[in-house]
Amino acid sequence: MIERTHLAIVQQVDQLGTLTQAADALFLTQSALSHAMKKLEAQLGVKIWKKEGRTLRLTQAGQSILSLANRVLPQIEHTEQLMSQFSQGQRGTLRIGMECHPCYQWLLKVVSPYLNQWPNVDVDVKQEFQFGGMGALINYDIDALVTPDPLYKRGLVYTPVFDYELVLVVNKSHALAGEKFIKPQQLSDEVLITYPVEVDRLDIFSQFLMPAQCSPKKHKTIETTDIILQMVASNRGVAAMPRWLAEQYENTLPIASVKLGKQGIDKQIFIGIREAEISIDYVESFLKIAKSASQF
Amino acid sequence: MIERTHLAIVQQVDQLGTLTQAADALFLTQSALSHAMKKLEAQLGVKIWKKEGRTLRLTQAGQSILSLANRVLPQIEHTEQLMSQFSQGQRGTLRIGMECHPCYQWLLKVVSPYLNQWPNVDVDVKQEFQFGGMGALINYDIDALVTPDPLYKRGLVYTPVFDYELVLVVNKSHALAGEKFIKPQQLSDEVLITYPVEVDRLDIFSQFLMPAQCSPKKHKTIETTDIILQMVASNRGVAAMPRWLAEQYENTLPIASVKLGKQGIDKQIFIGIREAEISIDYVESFLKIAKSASQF
DNA sequence: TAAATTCATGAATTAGAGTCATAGATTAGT
DNA sequence: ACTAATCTATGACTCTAATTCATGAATTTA
Repeated sequence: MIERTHLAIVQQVDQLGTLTQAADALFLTQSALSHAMKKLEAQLGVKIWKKEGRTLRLTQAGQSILSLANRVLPQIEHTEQLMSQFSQGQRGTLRIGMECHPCYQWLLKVVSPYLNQWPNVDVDVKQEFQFGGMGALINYDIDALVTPDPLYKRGLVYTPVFDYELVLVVNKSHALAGEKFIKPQQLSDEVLITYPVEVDRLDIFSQFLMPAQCSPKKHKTIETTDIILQMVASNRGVAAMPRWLAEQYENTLPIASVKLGKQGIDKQIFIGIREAEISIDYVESFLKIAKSASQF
Repeated sequence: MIERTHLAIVQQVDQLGTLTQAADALFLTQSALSHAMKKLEAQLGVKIWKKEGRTLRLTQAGQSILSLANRVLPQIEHTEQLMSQFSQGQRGTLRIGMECHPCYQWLLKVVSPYLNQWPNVDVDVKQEFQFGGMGALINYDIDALVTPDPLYKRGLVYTPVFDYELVLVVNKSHALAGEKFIKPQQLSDEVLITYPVEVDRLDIFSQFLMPAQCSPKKHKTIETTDIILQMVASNRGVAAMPRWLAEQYENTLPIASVKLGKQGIDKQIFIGIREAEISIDYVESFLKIAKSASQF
């Protein structure tokens, strides 16, 4: 009854606004869509749109179908891509999800030997997820998830791939630059720069500031690591980064790293995959390379 | 390219074994399926089955399509059901997932007033999930999840609905029956009866025995609450239950409840739903009724 | 070795998806 | 206020492509 075309039509109408435009996008006539949907409505016994003026507004039933379309169509399309890759001798695409901004630099170091070893496997990296990275994994939107907090769920397996220490990066001439370690209170007069994600996903808050009920003087967010460190280098604030990442920049920028708290904050990064796919050779190999590439 | 029929064919062939049987199940001829799949194979440039003797075995490409089919077809079918309900004046079906065995009794008390208040909403209860209850929620396999551990994910919202104390249920004449509370060590000589789920999902283990590195003399599993309590009543073992549940049976069975540890074990039950659906009237109402029905 | 069952395939059939042409309704332009 | 432009809806026609029919080739069972 509900066919792929119906889903495509509902989706396109939602995105483009009118039947006519949707028809163009689908390389069909407006009449074709009208007929198709009318027939579907008759079969289901349900109206999908109600006409408001000369535009269409989804009914509740229609919304269910749109929701279905948005969930299902991408999956079908992805499988089709996969088929096209198979047909060209490609093995497939490994879709990697990142839930850990600074890990991006690390991932680059993993991906390049991986691509060499698997010339017929493609790699794609995604960073935005409707239900969080783990939801994306369950939903088959991605095939592997790089994350610092491995939320356990049946059907998923996490492998730890590397450990690092989270440190505070400050300007070389900054008052804190010489300290052995700093206390949460010492950030009260600082501008803290972070990636633009929810506060409770930032370790500097959840593991350092919030337990001590402190907060920085100001909290700014910036998308990219490079710019964040540029800001630190020009004394516009401080930031929390993996130590190994900060050290890479210490040669070129006037920055220094300081331990967070007496103990320091130690983090571990995991890769999560679907259990059923752990034995696929090119997936298994990714884990292996990820682990071995993490010796620095 | 990949149409619903193709998915249905692959799925049926996988379930029934042969093209011929699949054809019967789909009310088509074997020839039709053969032609259809041949055409698809040509379009995708990929073989879906390889012939072994006179049976078909899925290729790797075919397995991807099967996986797609198993993910996508149930969703389409569910939406169709929903449409059929809409067309009959029904509002929809609330599919409730349960990740908390003893809560079943509680749920019954919620569902019955709910069904009265919403005569045109159906309720369905599911208990088995491929990726855990939360995965089912994300995957649109269920619409609400009753669970003791609200794993937070973006796009999901949890509402606490009731608190209860987990207690040990023993036979009235049992040595422990008179105790004010018991220590983990005191279970070392007991037969412990639980529901058949992984040990780390059982609070009596994860919150009581394991922290003290204790274990019971023997661990038996039984599916249903009634039978578990019958076993306790005939002195065949002890079990952990919500206090309110145990109390319901204390009139009819010779059993008694004992506090677990000096503090007792307090639990909280949540209902999780997809954020986007929180404002649907009959979903919202379910939360409301669930909360109010929990005063006892 | 014959009978039964499997999938594959070419030719014929036919359902139904799509187009065309047009009407009716609403919005925008001047 | 009236015309032009832009929607969607619909009946009739076209023609693609899904399905059947009939049959063959291959494999398994009796």
